Amino acid sequence: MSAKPLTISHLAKAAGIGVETIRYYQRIGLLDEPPKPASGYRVYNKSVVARLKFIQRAKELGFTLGEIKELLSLDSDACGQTRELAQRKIQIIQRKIADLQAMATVLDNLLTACHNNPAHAGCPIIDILSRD
Amino acid sequence: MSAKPLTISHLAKAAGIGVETIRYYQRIGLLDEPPKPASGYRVYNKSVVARLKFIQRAKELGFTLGEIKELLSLDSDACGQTRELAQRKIQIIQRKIADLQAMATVLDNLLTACHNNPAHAGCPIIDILSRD
DNA sequence: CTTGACTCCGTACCTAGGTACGGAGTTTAA
DNA sequence: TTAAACTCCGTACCTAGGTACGGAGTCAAG
Repeated sequence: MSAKPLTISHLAKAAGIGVETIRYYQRIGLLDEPPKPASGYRVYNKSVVARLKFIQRAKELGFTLGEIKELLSLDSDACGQTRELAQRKIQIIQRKIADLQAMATVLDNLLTACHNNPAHAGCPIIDILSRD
Repeated sequence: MSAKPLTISHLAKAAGIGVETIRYYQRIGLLDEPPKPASGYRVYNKSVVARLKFIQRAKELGFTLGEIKELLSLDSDACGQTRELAQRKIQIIQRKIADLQAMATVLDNLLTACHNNPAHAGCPIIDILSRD
């Protein structure tokens, strides 16, 4: 059944991104380049698909590629050195969750209010995220 | 006590952003320009401070300026037209919350594992956000 | 053993989201 | 009443994060 090798375009398709994006991530050090097999095409490990999907999701959550690199470094490093970083990341994440939760609540209230009173004027979604 | 007028630089300072950024938001229609008072400086309403803080926070949560404009349009529009939009936004937000919660859990586990076993190799943070 | 699809690598180009600059007018505090 | 500080507006420039292009090499199906 000789599974076909995971070349860059298959990797890109599997991860749902472009080939050029993968190369870009390699250039900025977010992704390792597999060794080039003496006159041939590079072959990727299946685990890279998950790494790329993680990167896409983390981007949607407002993390920069630099921050994502840090998050990924937490995944497999010796822990002693990264305890502090992990703790800081957790705090940032908790705040993001609280903000999103507040936004969802306001939107939910908005829907309820509309349902009860179609002439209702709107809810102060701004107030939630403008606190310091 | 003639409170000093909220000119653009005071607004910027109050919101913690730059004057040029405010002008940029006006250019792209994210923020209204107050009327220019016949040969003088524009004066802003205090409520604009909250709007600007909202924008900053929403950016950190991974929303683009275009999406933020939509979110803000939900705040004061007649509700009938925006019900569907609000529902879509809530779904997006709930997914972001779930993703962040999963990340926080993994980082927490990482800290616990480190505490119990300093030689531990790491946790699969990637797995959480690489699901489809 | 060739032809079409793919890869490699370097470089150029693009959009979003600002940031800086400069000249002309305005305001305000000494 | 003038000098410093601010505003206005237009235009130019910048970074992050890609996206496109082109030439030369490689692989694989017919």
